[in-house]
Amino acid sequence: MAAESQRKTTVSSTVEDYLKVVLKIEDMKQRASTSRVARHLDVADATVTDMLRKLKKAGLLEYKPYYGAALTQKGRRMALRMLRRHRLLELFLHQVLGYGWEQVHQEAERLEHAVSDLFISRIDALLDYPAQDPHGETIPDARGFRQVEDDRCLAEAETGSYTIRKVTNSDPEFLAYLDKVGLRPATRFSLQEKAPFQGPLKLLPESGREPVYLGLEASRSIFVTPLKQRPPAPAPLPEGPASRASFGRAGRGAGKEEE
Amino acid sequence: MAAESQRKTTVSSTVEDYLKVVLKIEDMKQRASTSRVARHLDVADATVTDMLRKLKKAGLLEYKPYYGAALTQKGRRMALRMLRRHRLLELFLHQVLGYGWEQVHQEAERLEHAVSDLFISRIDALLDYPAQDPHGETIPDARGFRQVEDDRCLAEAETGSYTIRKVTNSDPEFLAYLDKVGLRPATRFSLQEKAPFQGPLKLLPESGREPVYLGLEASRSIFVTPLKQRPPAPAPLPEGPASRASFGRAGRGAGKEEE
DNA sequence: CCTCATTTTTAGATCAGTCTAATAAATAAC
DNA sequence: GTTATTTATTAGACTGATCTAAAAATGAGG
Repeated sequence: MAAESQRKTTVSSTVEDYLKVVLKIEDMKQRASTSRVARHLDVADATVTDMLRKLKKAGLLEYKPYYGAALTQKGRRMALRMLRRHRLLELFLHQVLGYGWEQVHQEAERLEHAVSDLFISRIDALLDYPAQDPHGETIPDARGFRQVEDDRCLAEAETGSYTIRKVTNSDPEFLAYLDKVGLRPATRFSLQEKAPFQGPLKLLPESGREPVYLGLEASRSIFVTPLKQRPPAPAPLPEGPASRASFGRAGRGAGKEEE
Repeated sequence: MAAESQRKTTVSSTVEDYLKVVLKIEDMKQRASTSRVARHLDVADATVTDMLRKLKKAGLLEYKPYYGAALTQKGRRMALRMLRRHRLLELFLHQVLGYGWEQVHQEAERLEHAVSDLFISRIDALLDYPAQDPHGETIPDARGFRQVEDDRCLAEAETGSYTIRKVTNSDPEFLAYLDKVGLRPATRFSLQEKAPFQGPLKLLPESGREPVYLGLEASRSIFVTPLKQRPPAPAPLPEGPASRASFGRAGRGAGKEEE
C-alpha cells in the first residue's frame, strides 16, 4: 500500500501560485531562476528566495542557491493539478456562463484556489470531459497526464496555410483584438508574408475578410498546425472560440503523454 | 450626483466574514457582543475586539466597548451583498452542479469571497433570478433588498398542518437526515404531537411515510407556514429540494421589503 | 586571475490576522 | 452596596507573505 506517496499536503494559495509559475517556466524550457519567478509573480526577488527555500523544505521543489528551482514529483503533481483546475474553470466560464475568452483567465485565477475537488469533477462531467480550454491549451487529466504537443509558434512558421491550435497569452486586450479580427483556436488562415527585420506578419483569416497584420512579438504567442494540402472543408465550427471536441478522453489515438 | 454614497471599499475576506456574522446575529434579534461574534467565527474574543475596532474605524459598524457592535448602512450593504452571493451560489451548486442541499453551504462559504460580480450576475440570470436558496432562505436582490418574512419556527408552532418554508441550519448531517425522512422546503406535513418538557415533536410528512420524531432543539431551525384549510393539492413538486418559482422578482405582490 | 556588472541572498521591518495570559469593566448575588 | 462571576480589553507574541537596502556570489571581459 503505497501510502506515503500520496499524503495530501495542503498548501496556501500563494504556494499554489509559486508552483504554477515554476511549472510554466519549465514548460518554456527555461531555468526557474529567482528573478524570473519574481517577474512572473510580480514580487520582489528577496521574497522569492525565501519562498523557494520554504518550498524546498516542504519537498515541493529542488532549489540550488544562486541557480534556481526545479519541481519535484510532488510539486509537479500539485502544479499540474492547478493547471487542470485553471483550464477547466476557464472552459466552464466560457461555455456555461458565457464569458468571452478574454475574460476567463482572471476569474479562473481566483477560482482555482477556492473550488473543491467536487466542483472540479462536476464541471468536468458537465463539459463532457473536455481536452482543451478556450485558448486551445490542453487540459491535464485527473491524474495529471497531458498530451505532449509539438506545435510551432507563428513567429517561426513559413508562409503557408495553418490552423490555430492555441494562444498562450492572457492579456484581455490582445485576446479581444484577435477575436475581433477572427483569429481563434481552430481558425484556419494563411500566412502570406513575413516582413524582414522583426517586421509584422501578414495573415489572411479563412473567413475571407481583411488581411491582418501582426507584430512579431504577438506572433510568438500563437501556435499553429500546418494544413496538409487543401482540407475538405470540415464544417467550420458553428460558433464560439472554445473548439470542444476533436477527441474525447477515452479512445484517443496518437500523441505522447507526459508526467 | 450622489458620488460619495457608493465608494467601493474593498475588504478582505476576513472582514466579509465578520460583517456576515454581525448581520446574522442582528437578524436573530440579538446583541452582537464580542463573545457572540467570536463564537460564530470560532476565534478568540481578543481577536474580535481588535477587529471590531478596526471595522468601526472603517465605518462598517458602530462599536461600543463592553457592549457590542451594530452594522452601519455601509456595513449592512456589504453584508447583504455577501448574503446574496452565498445564497445564489448555493442554489447554483444545487441546480446546475447537482450538489445535495447539505453540501452547498461549505462550498459557497469559500466561493462567495472569490467570484466576481460578473459571475454572480451570470448565475443569477442562468437561474432565472431566483428568490430562494436550497434551504428556503430568501436571496436578497442586487440592491440589497429582501422580503421580510414572518415565519414561525416549528418549536413554537401548535399541532396542525404546515409547509416548510426554510431550514436555518447548515450542519450537513442534520440536513442529510431531514432529506432522508422527506422534510425539505415546500414539503407539507402535519405536526401531530408536542411532547411536554422539551420533548420531541411528532411529525407526519405528507409523503405519507413513517412519522418523524424531532428534538425540540432541532425544531428551532425549521420554519413553517400554516396551511389554510385543505389546499387543493397543487401538484407536489416533481423533485429536488430547491423549490424554485412561486414568484419571480418582477410583479411580486404583497410582502414588506427591508433595507 | 582580477574587476565590474548583474543576480541573488541576507538582514531587518511591516502588515493582517491570530493567539494566550493578565487586567479591567460590567453584571449578578448576596 | 460590596463582593464574586462573567465578559471584555489590553499587552505581548507569533506566522505568513511581503518589502527595502545592504552585502555577497556569479560570471564575463579584459
